[in-house]
Amino acid sequence: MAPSNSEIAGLFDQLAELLDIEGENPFRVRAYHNAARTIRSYPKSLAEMVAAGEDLTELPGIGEAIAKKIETIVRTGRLPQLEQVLKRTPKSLLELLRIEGLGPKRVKTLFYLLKIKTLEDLERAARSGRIRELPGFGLKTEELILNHLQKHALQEKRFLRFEAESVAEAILAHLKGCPGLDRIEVAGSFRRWKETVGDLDILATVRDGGEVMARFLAYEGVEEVLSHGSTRSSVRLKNGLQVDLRVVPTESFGAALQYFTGSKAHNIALRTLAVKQGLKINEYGVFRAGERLAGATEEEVYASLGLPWIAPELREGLGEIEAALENRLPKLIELADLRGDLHCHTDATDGQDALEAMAEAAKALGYEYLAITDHSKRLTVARGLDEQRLRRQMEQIDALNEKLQGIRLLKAIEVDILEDGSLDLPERVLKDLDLTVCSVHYQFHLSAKKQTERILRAMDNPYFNILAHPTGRLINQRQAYEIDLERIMQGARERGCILEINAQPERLDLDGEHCLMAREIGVKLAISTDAHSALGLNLMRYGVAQARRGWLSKDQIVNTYSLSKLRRLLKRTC
DNA sequence: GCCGTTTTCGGCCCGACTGTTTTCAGTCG
Ligand SMILES: Nc1nc2c(ncn2[C@H]2C[C@H](O)[C@@H](COP(=O)(O)OP(=O)(O)OP(=O)(O)O)O2)c(=O)[nH]1
Ligand SMILES: [Mg+2]
Ligand SMILES: [Mg+2]
Ligand SMILES: [Zn+2]
Repeated sequence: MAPSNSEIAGLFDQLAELLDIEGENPFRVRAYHNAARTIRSYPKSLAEMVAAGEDLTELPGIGEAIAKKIETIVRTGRLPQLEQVLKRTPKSLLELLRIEGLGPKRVKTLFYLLKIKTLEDLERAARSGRIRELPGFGLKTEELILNHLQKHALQEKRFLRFEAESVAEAILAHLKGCPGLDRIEVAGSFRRWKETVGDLDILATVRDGGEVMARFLAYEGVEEVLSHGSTRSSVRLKNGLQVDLRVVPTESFGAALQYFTGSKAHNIALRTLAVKQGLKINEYGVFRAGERLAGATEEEVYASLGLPWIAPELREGLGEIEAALENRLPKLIELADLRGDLHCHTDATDGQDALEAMAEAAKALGYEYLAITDHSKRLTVARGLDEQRLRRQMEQIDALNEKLQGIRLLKAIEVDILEDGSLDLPERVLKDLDLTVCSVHYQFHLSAKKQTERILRAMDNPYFNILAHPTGRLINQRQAYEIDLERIMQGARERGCILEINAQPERLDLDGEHCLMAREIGVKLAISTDAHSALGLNLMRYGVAQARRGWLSKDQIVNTYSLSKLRRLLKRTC
């Protein structure tokens, strides 16, 4: 089985971290990390590119040496350089790196001077007081390590952005109205709309001193203060989430927001460009020979480098700065571009609200249309619809459409894809619908080849329109099933089928990286909430964000189309 | 290890906080 891009990337990240511990040139270490990032998000399979004899040094951050290593990985499944390093430096040291306060230098010291390889070794050494004796360590560090080992398991996981959102709102509410406070924004991965966040990064600006920092530390949700200074503090909340607050003067708002939004790779790329232009960027502004040129707004910061403002969702260090320089940033899709939602449930199956309530909610959102897609009969736990019940719902929708003003309900179904690739309802009823959303809801453990063929076979059905949550993953809960997404996307494009960006915060399926692939292939997508209540229709912004992270414009998203244009697209048969 | 209309060699982002240090290294953002 050919290695996936993310597996290849994982090998380079591992190599980088181990070399870092060994004290290798940090720029070489960074080069491996950079390559890993490029590889992980690259929209085409590197294994296939190698097989086709393509030149990998075309990719940013990949030169002769790394290209050769990738070829070796693809051909043999192994990276000999990594195996060499592992003979000297055990893999278990990477667990030690995860402990806060332990970086490559200290892990190296622990390993070389005390032969500490594992978390257990570390705990023993700390308990017997041997850590504090080491050069560069002390009593405080030893205590920090012991303290951390006790709760290590607890704080590994990243929070869903959606979960972090309400936490952020509470903290902002706590800080607002504080004397001296001017502006306050959530930055970091939260602002870039990553699906999960490692922490919350909050930026505040103050006019003169003020009490913002003290007020932050006094927040009732704070479990532990990890560090505090006059411009930056970090805390851990009772729920386990870390929060960083950065405070700068108001005239630095733009520069600080740019800095704190990141990503780290984007910042480094931007600052490197500045250096080339004889400028310096930090969180206080843009400077030429000590003179401050910009910093009040983000636009100003980017403009001082000759760049247009770059949307936070694009700031992942994946070529956005080069694109900005050449004026080929995409015009990203926006929430306001959407004219309807093509996947939702009612109380006929596992939804909470009735048809009419769903219609009213969609209308309130300014939509032109809403597709009603209850489950099909195989999904018995959701009381899925059989042909008869579906026909009855279709009649209800017809009647309701007579009555409704300003919103059109579409007759549809979320129909199960059966194991043999057939659909769970007969064509004689599917043909009378406006559209179908088709889903894999069982038999997740097929081989990639079988799962892919199952779905492609389903797409051969002329009434197949949209493939719902194409990978089936649930963030922090369930892996994606094995599938060849590139083939699925190509197959969908050829057949005139559509893939879904499911906006449920724990799904986000397709995700931003998949969207990059969809952009490359040119397959059409639908952004859908899969709402199980009227309120659930509001989560569209999560799906839009993934599309934006995938550099997508509205022309590739079918639910930005007018109803008549959409209908033409959905009609695969003449 | 990568990269280049300034360079094919010699650079590679920049600053805050902590603890251990006796002037700054390490880690983190
Ligand atoms: N210039 C610069 N900025 C950095 C560096 N590390 C972090 N930052 C900035 C950019 C990050 O987005 C921001 C917040 O740092 P975090 O560690 O919280 O990262 P981020 O929020 O991007 O991801 P996360 O989901 O928290 O893991 O700080 C760095 O090494 N250099
Ligand atoms: Mg963060
Ligand atoms: Mg942070
Ligand atoms: Zn659904």
